[in-house]
Amino acid sequence: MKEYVLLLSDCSLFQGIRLTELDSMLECVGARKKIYKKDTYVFLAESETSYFGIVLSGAVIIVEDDFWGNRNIIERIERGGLIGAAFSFGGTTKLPVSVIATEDSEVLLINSKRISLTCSSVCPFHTKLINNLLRNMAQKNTFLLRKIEHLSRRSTREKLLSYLSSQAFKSRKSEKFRESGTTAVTFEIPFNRQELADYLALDRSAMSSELCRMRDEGILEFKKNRFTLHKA
Amino acid sequence: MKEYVLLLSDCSLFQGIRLTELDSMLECVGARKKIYKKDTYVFLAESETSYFGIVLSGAVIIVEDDFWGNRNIIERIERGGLIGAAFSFGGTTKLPVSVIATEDSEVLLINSKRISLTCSSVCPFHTKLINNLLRNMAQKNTFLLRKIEHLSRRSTREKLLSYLSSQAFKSRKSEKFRESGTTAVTFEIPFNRQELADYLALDRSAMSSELCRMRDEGILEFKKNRFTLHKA
DNA sequence: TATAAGATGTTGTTTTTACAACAAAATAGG
DNA sequence: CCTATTTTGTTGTAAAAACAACATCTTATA
Repeated sequence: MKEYVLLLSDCSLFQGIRLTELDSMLECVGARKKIYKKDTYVFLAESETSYFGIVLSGAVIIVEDDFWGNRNIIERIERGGLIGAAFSFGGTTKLPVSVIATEDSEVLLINSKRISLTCSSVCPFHTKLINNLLRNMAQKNTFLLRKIEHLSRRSTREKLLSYLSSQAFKSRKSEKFRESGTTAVTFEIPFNRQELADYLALDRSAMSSELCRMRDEGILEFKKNRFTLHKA
Repeated sequence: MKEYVLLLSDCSLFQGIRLTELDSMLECVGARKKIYKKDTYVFLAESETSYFGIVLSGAVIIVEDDFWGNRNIIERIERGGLIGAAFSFGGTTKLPVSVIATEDSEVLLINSKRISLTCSSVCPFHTKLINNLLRNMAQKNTFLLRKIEHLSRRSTREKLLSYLSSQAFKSRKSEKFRESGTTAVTFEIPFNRQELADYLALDRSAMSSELCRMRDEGILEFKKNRFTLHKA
């Protein structure tokens, strides 16, 4: 158990919980490590499970098969990420997605019922854990909502500006810029062009053209993944 | 207060809490009912509030309006649903969305601070309530993820099929159809054409054309908001 | 039932985007 | 430093979507 306790202490799920407490907590909620070979299912769509997982090593993909049998890869989750939490705590009886290991992976499985059903007075960490989960879900909701905001814009330019301005705002906030006196904000994005296009559901070349057009119009500047947005 | 306690006992937020307990709990958290006429704002974007709401009757939509008048309908929430919970419990100061009543509606407003501060260990219903909240957040999470899936599709047709097939799945599930022998699924959607276009970030007329084209190709049938999807 | 208001369908035009193919620049590795 | 590889930018064309304007169908109600 000890081997991955350090990794877990970085997870938002266990924020505010001491390493020593964490170990006994894992014991308390009956966490167990399981190994998945490459290309095997961690969770199978339509199956029922009350477990959620934390990826300890390797990586998994979340996939969904639609009405006609087309497969859509929703998300890739790596070391430290939660899988299936929204479903297990959402009381979803049948999983709408499958989770597949894309390489040999280790997953820590936790029964969500052991967390939500156990009386908080028995284990003093349960309250903390559930509050962390609640905050985690709320933050993820806000994150997803922001992505929806970007995706809902009708044009390439609007999508880009929606995304970039939110990133600019985020960096301003973290760098504690003053409101007044800033006519431009510089920040870095975590995507290259193709990834950004995929994130915003755009064509890469069309997006690239639009970026250059906006640069020519003096709206922004960029070099690689470092952008500068101009206010005026 | 008593008048809508019965309604609330149906709400997911108060699931597992007795009627008698619920009444005193509502008193404790200072819940108050407010009536909203059709097309009026329940919450206005950019405003600050520590309240979240429970829809007692009618229905509301969560919207994001941009500068040019494009409206994105993020979600439609009906009787029993929570509004603004992700923000109030996630600690968001300014609302990034507006909430509008789509028909005459009653909303029970509750100050989230009264819940998160008052009942940390004193109130015996606290654990139940937090667990219910967690489940609600998780479900919303799943919902938003699905919407992102729809919006990420590149073409009008793909967006429509993504949305409609998910609705088809949902209805199949609730009607407990057998896997074999079903070549078509009929279901109703909670949107008219304009609302569906707003939901999928599409132009109404273009969407209408695409729907008719798909009907001509035998992919689906529809009349008003009742759709039939064909597998073959 | 007649009428008005709203919802949905249709069509032609303009604008935008996707796509493809390639050029240029940046990067990594020997 | 050179070469191979990846990333980013550019351009023309085909396809798709937005837009506008109007026709048709529904619904509510006076």
